[in-house]
Amino acid sequence: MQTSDNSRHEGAGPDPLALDVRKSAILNAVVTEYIGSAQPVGSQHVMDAPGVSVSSATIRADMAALERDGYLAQPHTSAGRIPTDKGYRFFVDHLGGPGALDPVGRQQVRQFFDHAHGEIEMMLEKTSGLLADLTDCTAMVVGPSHELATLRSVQLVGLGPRLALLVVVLADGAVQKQSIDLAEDVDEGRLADAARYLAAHSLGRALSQIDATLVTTGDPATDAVVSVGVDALRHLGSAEAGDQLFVGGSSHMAAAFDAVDTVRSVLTILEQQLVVVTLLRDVLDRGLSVAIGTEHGVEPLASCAVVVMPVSVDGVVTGTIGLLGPTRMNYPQALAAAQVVGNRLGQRLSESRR
Amino acid sequence: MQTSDNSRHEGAGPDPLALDVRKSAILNAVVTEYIGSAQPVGSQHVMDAPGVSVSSATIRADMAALERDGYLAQPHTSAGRIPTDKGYRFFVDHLGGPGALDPVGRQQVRQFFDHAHGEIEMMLEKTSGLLADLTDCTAMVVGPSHELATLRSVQLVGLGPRLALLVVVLADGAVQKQSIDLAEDVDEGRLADAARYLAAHSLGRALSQIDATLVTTGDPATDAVVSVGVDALRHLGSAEAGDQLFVGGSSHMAAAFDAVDTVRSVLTILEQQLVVVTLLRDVLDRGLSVAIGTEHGVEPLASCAVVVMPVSVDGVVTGTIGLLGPTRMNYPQALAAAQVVGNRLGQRLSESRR
DNA sequence: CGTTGGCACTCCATTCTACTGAGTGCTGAC
DNA sequence: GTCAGCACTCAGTAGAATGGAGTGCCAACG
Repeated sequence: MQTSDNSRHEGAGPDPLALDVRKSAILNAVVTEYIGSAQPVGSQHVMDAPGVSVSSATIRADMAALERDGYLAQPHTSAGRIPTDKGYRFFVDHLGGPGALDPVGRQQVRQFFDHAHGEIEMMLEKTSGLLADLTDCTAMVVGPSHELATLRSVQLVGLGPRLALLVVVLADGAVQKQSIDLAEDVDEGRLADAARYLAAHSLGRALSQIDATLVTTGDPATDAVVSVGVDALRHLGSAEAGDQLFVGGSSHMAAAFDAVDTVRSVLTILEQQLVVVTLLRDVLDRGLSVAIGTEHGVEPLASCAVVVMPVSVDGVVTGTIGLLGPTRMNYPQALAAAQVVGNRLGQRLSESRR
Repeated sequence: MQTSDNSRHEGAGPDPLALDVRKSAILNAVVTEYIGSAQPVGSQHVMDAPGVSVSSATIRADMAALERDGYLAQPHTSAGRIPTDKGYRFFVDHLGGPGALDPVGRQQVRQFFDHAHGEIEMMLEKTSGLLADLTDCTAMVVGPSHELATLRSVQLVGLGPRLALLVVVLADGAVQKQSIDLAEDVDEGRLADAARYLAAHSLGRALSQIDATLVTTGDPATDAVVSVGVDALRHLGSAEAGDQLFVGGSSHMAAAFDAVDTVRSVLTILEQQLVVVTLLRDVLDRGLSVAIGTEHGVEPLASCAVVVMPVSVDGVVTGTIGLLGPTRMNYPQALAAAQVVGNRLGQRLSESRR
């Protein structure tokens, strides 16, 4: 029954990277074809594929074997084959290769980064749009974390009688703010004093390194302001304030599925920033660059695949970009786009902090 | 043929706020029913509606008249009637009333604003989520413009040899930044000097009131920095930097339509911030609070309706909230929700600047 | 032994038909 | 002006027939 020579009987054995060269070619053909057409592909079509020069009967036998091993599935008897998640996985890992961006896309990327200007948030937002355009997927960009960036400026601005704003500038150009409720009226002079002490206490450090040590200025009223200031700084450094997410091209999800229910559930997920960020981080932490179907734990995205790519700023991974598409997305293209854009973005961010 | 006593013959005459009391009741019933069921409604169903106590035959005659006058339409012969845009318009203007939020929603709003905290952007973002939840529509929130807010702080922070960041704090708590490329290396002292002069030039004014008058400090190098600083300030005051848009609940659009194409085109529009902001502003400028179907000029949204509501901070209209749904959205509910949330949001924003 | 052409079989998709039933428009009577 | 009655229309559903793409199996071939 089993025709291949790398012996393994029926059932889905562990076969780590087995598969006959011809079976690989056939799987490759099926995946490629299906990505393009979204239609089950039959043995006839596979015959035309390069690297496969056997009759359709032989292909059928191999496809049956591939189905037994879990790489392919049949929507119903006497239909063509569709890749399973495992099939896509093999395709991504052993076939398909890295793929290259088409010249048009390459040009688009170049142009984008040549003309990219303005503040970081704007750029990340636009980057998500670019990625979405390039890949016909939904793009997710998680802004670089500011954990390691050191404080360049700390300022307290009075906004009302008992209200002030703590404004912090980090070395990477990020500006964060935190409103502060004061126990009693504080005049500008005292605010400025407090800000000076806060600065002395924190400048040059990262937000996460601010300790709660009290600074004594000699004046108890000022001390009180400094104290809430320190609290505010530590709050900014905590996880709550971090991780901006930019999602672009969510409309592509409506083009990817024809079941409107699927679209809705996917969009619902995309609206939950925390879920998305966690998902991307999880995948990355597991050392993957692609998560297919149920490989990530988010059930409503079972018919989706995620491509993730770290963004390194000055050699340190701080940001993430992700692509979300149907499991039958164009993996080589998505990987190539994510890689190129990720690199350029990292470069760009590194430059801008010199 | 025409049964009503307020004489007007066939054809879609101007009839500004005509319509027989019974015809109104029938139209009301059709719209209400259709909003709930999304199914064409027939004369039988209208019979059950309150305020209509005539036989189905009479209702049929009236519905035929309503169709002739353009308030109703038939998907095909011998189907029930569906409201046209004109029908919805009449419903919104003369029927349906303001509507009230259900107690659950009211509770939700109260709870939200009681617990709302954190920075303004976060709050606006969450407000869009709240509105979307309340109405099953997609919610759009345009942040209050900072045109009128006066400058409370101007600061220049050096980030690199020839790179600085202009950080501006406005009286309403908004923080804006703009990176500045310097022609030559500038040390911290000179930056501080320049910032001081900038502050003297601009503090207490609104961003839009910054004029290009050069400030002479006596030192040409400092003057150069001040000059780019002024440019940057004016840039921040220009339209480009304004109008943050927060969109929440776009997944509801996938539930509203069963044609996946419609969903895609609507989502595509929602991704274009400028289009959305312009749309909302347009509708508001025309003095409308509801724009139905083609009343706003955006063709891909022809099957959608928009509800807009201004947000007043200290009595001045500065922000906008909008709801986007299918033309058969629940107008009374949407209007009520928009009104309540708009008011509370305005109050909240007014408070926070005291 | 792997490969191949042939063949019977399966079953989705399409088409056609018939039928149902919700809904209409009309008409004549009250 | 309203209403009951009636003939008519037509989307939607269900069932039967058809076509065709695709499969699995097998016997034969090099």
